[in-house]
Amino acid sequence: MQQAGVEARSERAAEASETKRMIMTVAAKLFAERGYDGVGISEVGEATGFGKGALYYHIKSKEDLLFDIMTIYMMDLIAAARGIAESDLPAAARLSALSSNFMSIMFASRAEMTVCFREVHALSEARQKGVLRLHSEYLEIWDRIFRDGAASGEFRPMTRLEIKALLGMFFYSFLWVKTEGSIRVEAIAGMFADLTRRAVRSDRA
Amino acid sequence: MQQAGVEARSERAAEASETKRMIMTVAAKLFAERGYDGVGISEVGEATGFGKGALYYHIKSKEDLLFDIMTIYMMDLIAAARGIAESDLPAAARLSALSSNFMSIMFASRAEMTVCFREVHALSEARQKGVLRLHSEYLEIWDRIFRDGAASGEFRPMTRLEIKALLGMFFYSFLWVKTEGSIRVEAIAGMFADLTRRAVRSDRA
DNA sequence: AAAAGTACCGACCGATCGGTACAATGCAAA
DNA sequence: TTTGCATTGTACCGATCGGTCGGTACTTTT
Repeated sequence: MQQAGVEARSERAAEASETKRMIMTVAAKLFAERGYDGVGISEVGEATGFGKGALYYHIKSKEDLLFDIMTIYMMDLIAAARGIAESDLPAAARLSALSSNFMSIMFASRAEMTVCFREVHALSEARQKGVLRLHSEYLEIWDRIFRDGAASGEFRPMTRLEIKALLGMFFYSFLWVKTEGSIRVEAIAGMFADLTRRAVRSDRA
Repeated sequence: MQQAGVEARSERAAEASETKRMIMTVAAKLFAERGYDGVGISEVGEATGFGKGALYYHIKSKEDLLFDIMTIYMMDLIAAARGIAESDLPAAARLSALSSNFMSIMFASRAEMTVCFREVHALSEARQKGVLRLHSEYLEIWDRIFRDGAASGEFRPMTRLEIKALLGMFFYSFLWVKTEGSIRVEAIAGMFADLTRRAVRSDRA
């Protein structure tokens, strides 16, 4: 159980009380396992130890809960990526850093990320747009690095479609990637970055 | 829970009545739009023009309907890919052909493919395994081509993880790829194949 | 003509869905 | 001690869920 009496202070819209964070984490895990529509609210209640009444004291609706999970974790991802993209390292180094960052967040918040990319259809149309905009904000960050790389001659010029395709390789990864035994997160991130670098490096021999 | 063996009664999947084919097509579209658990059986009835009684005359259960959609289209994909993989073209040419084949099937049966890869979690555990086995059968076909390419020196040696990553690029594509105006299917297939070829080509200058 | 088979309908089943109403609890300020 | 608010459990709502049922109309077989 949770004695969250300390949380009385009013939070900024984007922030969430500790109790709500806990609910989001538990719900994300459930949603990732059996799908948003496959998990009932009372099940979320059981898993969090709350009755429905208490649950609805913390969340506005089931859909809001999903939406909040998606936006918060996408915003985390975007914020971290922006920091990397704005550094003045060479494009290839920033690409590696982006890959590492993606993979470490992915492993740390796998359920949330899965939900983020797999359950968009469960949202109302307006909210779908909101989440999709976050996705393309993230794409924009990668795009910028590829453009910088092309400008400096490190990379060949890439079309938008090519960048989307490559990013898809990352986005699909949380459906299957495991840290199997000795394979560490950094090794996987390195592999993805290497694959990407090979696909985009300039042709000049 | 699920007493019948997984294989036991999906065997005849290939021979489905025309009515059932129609139901599967309509249902796949619905499932792709709003998710398997987000679509009710009576809704499938409305969309097909059948009452629930008639619907259940043709399908065994809602889950069977989903499972049949997944297996039939995965088997189509696998069968076509096997034909390509067994040809005696160079590995790079077979890679291109595989990409074309994937994209044309993807565009022709987009809803079915989406469901195939996104709704696995909605299945019982036993059936999940069945579908996942089909996925890895498909992976096996690609894997063989990469191994052939490595043997002939066309490609560098690739790990299993790298191949999975690259295939993920394809699998994620139906979530965003569009044949926008003038961009034809073949052009997109070419782009994916090119990206892949660059990522895997051997390093010897 | 009788019987069997195919294709369909819509009412109905118990269970569960997301969500609400409200009383009870605990705790801090007064 | 009393007041007041944050927090919670329980009982409950109408709607919908997947699925079954008895029955109907039409065709094919015998």
